[in-house]
Amino acid sequence: MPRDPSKTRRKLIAAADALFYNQGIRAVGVDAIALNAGVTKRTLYYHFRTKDELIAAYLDGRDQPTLGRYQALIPEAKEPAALKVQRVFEHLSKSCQDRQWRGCSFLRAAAEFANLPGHPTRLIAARHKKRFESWLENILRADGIAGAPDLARQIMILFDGAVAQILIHRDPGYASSAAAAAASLISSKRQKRKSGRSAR
Amino acid sequence: MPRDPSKTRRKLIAAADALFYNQGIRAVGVDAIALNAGVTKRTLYYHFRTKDELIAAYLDGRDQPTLGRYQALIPEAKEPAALKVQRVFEHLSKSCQDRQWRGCSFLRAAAEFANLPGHPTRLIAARHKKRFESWLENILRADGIAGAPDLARQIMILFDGAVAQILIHRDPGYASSAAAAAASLISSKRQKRKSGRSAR
DNA sequence: GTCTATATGCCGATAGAC
DNA sequence: GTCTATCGGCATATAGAC
Repeated sequence: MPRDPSKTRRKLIAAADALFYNQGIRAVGVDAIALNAGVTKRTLYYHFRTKDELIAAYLDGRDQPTLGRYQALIPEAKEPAALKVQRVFEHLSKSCQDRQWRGCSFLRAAAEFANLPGHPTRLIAARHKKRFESWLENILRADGIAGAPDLARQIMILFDGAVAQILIHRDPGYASSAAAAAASLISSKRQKRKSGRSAR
Repeated sequence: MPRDPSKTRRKLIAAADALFYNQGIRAVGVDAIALNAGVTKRTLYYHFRTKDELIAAYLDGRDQPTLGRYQALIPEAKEPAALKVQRVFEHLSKSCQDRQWRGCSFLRAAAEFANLPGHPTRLIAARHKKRFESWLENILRADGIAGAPDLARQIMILFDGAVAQILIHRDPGYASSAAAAAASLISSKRQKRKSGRSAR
């Protein structure tokens, strides 16, 4: 009946997204997803060959929007990298206080499928984290910071580490601690700027 | 037939440990655990009222040994804290290269039960991480480092962040990056030592 | 493309014998 | 304390009608 053949598909992914992110992937059955999408299980299996395929579509659908929310925080190009990175941690600090926050969907998916290195989910999760790290690296390089790749890795570690601690303790304070650590690491590196008049 | 009534219980926990850590908690059924322990499901339910109770026993059984392995790395009290912390990250770097390594059981359990804040698993995971953080704090304070609580939190964040990244990318290099970041943070703090002749 | 109905097996948990 | 046997339900996935 619907004119757009992909509308049902999108509804299924939306239902899967809500349930998977809230409860975990293995904890949710296809019955619940079909019910939540307002279709039958048979229709779900018309649009997705297996549950794994739906899982992959769920995670893939989160890749760009997740990174995009962080990219939207820092539209200006001329700010110091340190300030931009602080905004990233501030955003984490706010969003983790949402009652619906359940940590990082990519990390949680990788944790659920820790024994399946070739699972589609693992590839999507790894790709997403690499994209995030590369984005951080670009921010640092745009500010002429030496050793941007190493520093981007360390900030990435601080970010996911903070997410993990907040998930465990339900304490947003870990976002501030991570932010302070990132600021300290960046200011250490700034003393070794490649080019730049203010190399202290 | 066995004289020690708790022997079966221990076998069940050992079987659960191997399966839960390797595959994830929700991915493993009680049938598989009973089979692996060499008893029937009915016996499992004689020793544990529910699967949740077995899960709790599994995680609880990992608490002290996990922390103990790190404590065993640094028996001497007179070393600089920075060196002790490096040993912690070096141990991670080595152990994560084991083919059976699947990241942190506590973090993965918390991720699986992200929507159940009151679940026994969550309490045990939070308690373990707090113990680890307190242990780090003691190491720092023993070396007279100012702001030990904040710094211990940051090292904790770096540690779990590295674990997360390694789990996702299967790249032990993140342990080295985290170690370097920790060293940098500690050396920044050392310039503000409480007491100490070498306060620069 | 979506439906009703079903296949097949595993899920956590239990009854009752010994 | 451990067994055999089984409960009702839910898991992923499919057959075939419309």
